[in-house]
Amino acid sequence: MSSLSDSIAAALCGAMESLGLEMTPSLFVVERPARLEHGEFSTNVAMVAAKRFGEKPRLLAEKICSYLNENPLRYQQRLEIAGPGFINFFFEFGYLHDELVQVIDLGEESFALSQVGAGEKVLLEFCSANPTGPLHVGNGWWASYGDSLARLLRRCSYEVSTEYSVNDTGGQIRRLGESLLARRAGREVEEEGYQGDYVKELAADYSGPEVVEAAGRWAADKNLEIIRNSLDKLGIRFDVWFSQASIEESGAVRNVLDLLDSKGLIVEEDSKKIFLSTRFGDTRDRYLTKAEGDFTYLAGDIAYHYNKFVVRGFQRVIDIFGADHHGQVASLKAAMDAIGVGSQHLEVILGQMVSLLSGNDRLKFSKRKGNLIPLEELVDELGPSATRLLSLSTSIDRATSVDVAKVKAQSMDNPVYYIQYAHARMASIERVRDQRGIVVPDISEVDLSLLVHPRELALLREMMVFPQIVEEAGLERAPFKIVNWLKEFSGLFHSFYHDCYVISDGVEMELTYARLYLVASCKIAVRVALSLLGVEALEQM
RNA sequence: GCCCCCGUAGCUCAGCCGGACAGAGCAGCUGCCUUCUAAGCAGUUUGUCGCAGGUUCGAAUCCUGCCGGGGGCGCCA
Repeated sequence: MSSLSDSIAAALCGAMESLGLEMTPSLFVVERPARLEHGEFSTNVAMVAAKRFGEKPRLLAEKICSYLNENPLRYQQRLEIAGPGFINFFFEFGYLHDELVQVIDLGEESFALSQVGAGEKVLLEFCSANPTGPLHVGNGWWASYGDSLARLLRRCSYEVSTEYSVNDTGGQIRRLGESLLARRAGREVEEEGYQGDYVKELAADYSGPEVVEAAGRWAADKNLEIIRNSLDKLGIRFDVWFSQASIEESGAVRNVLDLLDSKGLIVEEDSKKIFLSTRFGDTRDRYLTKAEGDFTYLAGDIAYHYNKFVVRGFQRVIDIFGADHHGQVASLKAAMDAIGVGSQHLEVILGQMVSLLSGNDRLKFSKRKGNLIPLEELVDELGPSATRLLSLSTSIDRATSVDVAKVKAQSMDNPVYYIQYAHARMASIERVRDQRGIVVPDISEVDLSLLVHPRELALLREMMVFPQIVEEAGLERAPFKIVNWLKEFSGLFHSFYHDCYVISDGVEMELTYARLYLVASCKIAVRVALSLLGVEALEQM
């Protein structure tokens, strides 16, 4: 989508060049000022350049303006120099009407489609909760984030594969098996075991042998089924469910250790292998094998990431972990450098802790104690859309607290209804259009210049910004920026809906046509945004 | 001791690759349903942007130090 702000930036570079000063668009900004009095767009180029070339900012601004006045942009009305040296651009509304036509032409498929990803092959791993119990609300929080990020990255032309890593090996599974067998025998589960009631339920169904490993594997499979169902209810489906056991069984761990060894990066101590990760910036060296000869978690993880990058050929790997996995980041990155993959291709996003409140009680998570709120419980009460939007409303690197009781009782605390209601109103207008048999002429026959009401203009301005928001949210891995835009845009639509009737005896048919196109374009934008979040667009409420 | 995240209105949070008087929602108060859905709109109240320095024409935003909260620093996973 050709954006006016890009054209402005280009024109500014041209102006600078005519003054014999070289600037590139990345050095300055062209943005929408917070206040309308400051024009449709504004730039700090004169101030930036002034510093760079030792000129006076306002003087430079004047030179730039006189150039632009001689070589005006389309729809350019006037320029203004303000404050310490801002240049403010005022445009005729025609540029907004042109944008509207573009949105209609592009449609839902192509509007706000960015090319920044350039087809890069990305593996996005998230959720990956151990199959030792059902998902809790915290798991769902980051799962929604991961799923939306995948949608966002695809919109930005990354080639994304989503993956859930199933940790179906090691001590946790053994402990799960022990807990299961204890419950089946009617014993209490020991302190380190899994004490949740779901283990009792599983135990009642288990008819396999009295073998810890077998029981553990069986229970893990059952749990995985439950997890899959919970995610399904949230509309989250993974491209790949990757078994950690398969890595170990294939000998890949052994191979990657050999690789490190061949580079002289492993030393042995009491028959245990140690990876010299401090050579790659880690704070200490790390064990790769345990006393009994088993591989450590890190060894398996390195092999897993070798598989992601080298075996499967992903150019970029994004892992989304809980902040409690912070400690493993440095070692894993060190390993990526060591095996020649390059740690800069591995992005680890740490989701900060979500603490849940219920009234005044702070609920602490512990899967082993079993006193967590199951994700399904929340989804069943709120529905998938509300649950997703709630968790996507805040930045991932911020610890948040959510009052479950409040959210359940008072759904108005959840902005999903505000947003969905805006979409439902758009749909409602179109229903009335059809009921009354209004046939809208082709957009080229419609006089869009009738759209000059402040509410209409505000909608158009905000809609125009959306493609940049998508790109920014993608690059920053920040789906919540889509939510923020959507809240803002929905608010503008509600105001428009209230002040500007689309179909009414008091509205000229020509204006009705123009407004119907405006509504259609808004619907496109909102539907794209909702689809990026995985939130349902309701036709009526 | 070291590492990561955070500290903005009564509450939950935006704004943070420096920009023009600091924002939203909720809560409170006041208006608005004979026209496309009042799950809405309009108005109104609220701030030592944790503290102290520094860089800058300009700092909530960048740097340093402190204070406070959360998470990490296993041969666990």
